[in-house]
Parts: sequence; structure tokens; C-alpha cells
Amino acid sequence: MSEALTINEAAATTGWSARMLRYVEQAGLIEPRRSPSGYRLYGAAELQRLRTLKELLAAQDIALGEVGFAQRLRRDRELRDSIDGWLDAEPRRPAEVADRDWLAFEKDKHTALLDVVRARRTPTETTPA
Amino acid sequence: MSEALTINEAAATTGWSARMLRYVEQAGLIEPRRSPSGYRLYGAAELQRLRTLKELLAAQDIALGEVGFAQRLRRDRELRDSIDGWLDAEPRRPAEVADRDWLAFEKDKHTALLDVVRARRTPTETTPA
DNA sequence: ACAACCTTGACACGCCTGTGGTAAGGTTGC
DNA sequence: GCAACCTTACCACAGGCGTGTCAAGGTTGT
Repeated sequence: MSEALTINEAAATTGWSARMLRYVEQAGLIEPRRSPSGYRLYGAAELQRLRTLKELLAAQDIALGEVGFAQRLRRDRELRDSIDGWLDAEPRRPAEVADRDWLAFEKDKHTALLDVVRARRTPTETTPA
Repeated sequence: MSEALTINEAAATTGWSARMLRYVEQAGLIEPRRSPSGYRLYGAAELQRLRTLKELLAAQDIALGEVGFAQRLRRDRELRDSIDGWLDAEPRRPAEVADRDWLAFEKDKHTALLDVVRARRTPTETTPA
């Protein structure tokens, strides 16, 4: 037994709806354990978590999916690294010291293509009908 | 001047549509500088950024909004801290050493409420019609 | 001065999210 | 064995995202 609430009881104490509790679970944020017959069982820890989650969403004005994404970010190091890497690249300067280096590297690859496009500025086909 | 492309040219080189370029800008991810008359001007840096952004989205199978959110996360320390704080709290155990501490703190506040609800398990009003 | 480009703003449309229902069927307590 | 609960699986509906497209109006190059 171990004092645990079923979904509607948990809903009543936490202010979520039963529907939302299932949704939160599906979002991978709070997964209560199950009784042998499959009933969701919310313990004190889960209830607390549900309440704080609610406060978090309200306080920061974010959505469930965003918390889920943050969770994914911390679990998936590769994802985190590649996004961070992209964001770390030049944030706002057109030609900075640090930029020049990686720019030189990449620009090389596309230099020809750039010229091609600039040459096409006269013909009537920039945007193919 | 400083060799920069206008939006349709930039679209052609990067594989995005002009529409999407404006959208990406609105998402706060890549904001090209403007000509005196307001035309968007994409320099080599922006073009590169557009290409790598595209690769990032494809490789990690994420959406523009998620990159935007990651950006928001790193800019807004308070947001980051509160989400991290929530995720750091007990991930899966019902009663752990670390949990016990903050649980004891919070549980106190809600202990009475919990009892009230468990008492209501008999009457016909768990879910108010 | 005209064609070809740019700008913002809007409508549209399909898909995903958040949320509430409802239906068909197990579980449980009295 | 019945009422009250639980489960999953759908339908619905508003609102946001990703995109295209169109309109009304400025800019620009030849």
C-alpha cells in the first residue's frame, strides 16, 4: 500500500486535472509507479513534484514541452553540445577576430557558389516560378 | 556595400525560403543588418550561420523554437536555474537521502491537506460534478 | 519610368500542443 | 454483483508553429 493516491485524488490535491496528470506523465516529467493492476499511484514525492512543477510553469511562464526539452537537453549531451556549439558561434558581429578563423575555413567551401548567385542577379530566375 | 546578399539571394544560397528567413529572424536566431532603406543584408557570417542552423535542425531533429528556447535558457539565468532546480530534485526515487531534506521542509506545509483528501476517499465527491 | 526587387501585414492550411470530453472495458470495495 | 473507480484510445477545439502566398506600398538600377 504505502500511502499513495490514485489519479483523481492526486488531481484534487495538486490542482491538475487527471487528464493533465496523464499528459505530464506522457511528457516524461512525472511517471508515478503503478499498482499490480495498472493504476497510477502518486506518493508524497510525486505530489510535491507536481505542485512545484505547476509553480515553475506559472512563475517562468513556460510550457510543459519546454521543461521536457530542458530535460532532454541535460540527458542528451550530444544534443546539448551541438546546440551550444551553434549558439556559441558568432552571436552578433559581422567580422570579428574569432569569427575570421572559422569563417575562413567554411567560406572557402562556398565562395564559388556565392559568386554564382551574385552573377545571377540580372537574369529573371532568382526565384524559379 | 560590403558584399552582402538581399533576402532572396540569401534564400537561394542557403536553401531556406525568404519567408523562413524572416521567420528565423523573428525567432531571434539570426538578425541580419539592414540597409538604410530597410532591406535585410546577409553577410557571409549570416549565410554560414543559416546553413549550420539548418544542419543543426536536421541532425538533431529539433525545431526552431527549441533552439530559441535554448538561447533563452542561456540568456536568462533565473529561468535556467529554476528549471534546473526542478529537474535536479528527486528524479525517480520515492524516499532518498537528499530528498528527505527538502521533502520534510515542503511536506510540512501540505501534510494537513493530504490528510483531508485521504479522508474524503469515502464520500461521493472526489471529483466535484 | 518601369521592372524587379524589397518591406510589412494578412489569410490559409496542416500539424502539434494543451485541454476537456466520452466510450469500452478492467478493478476494487462493500 | 453493483457502484465507483481505474485504464487506454479516441474526438474536439483553441492556439501556436512552419510555410506558402498575396496585397499594398517603398527602393533601386538601367
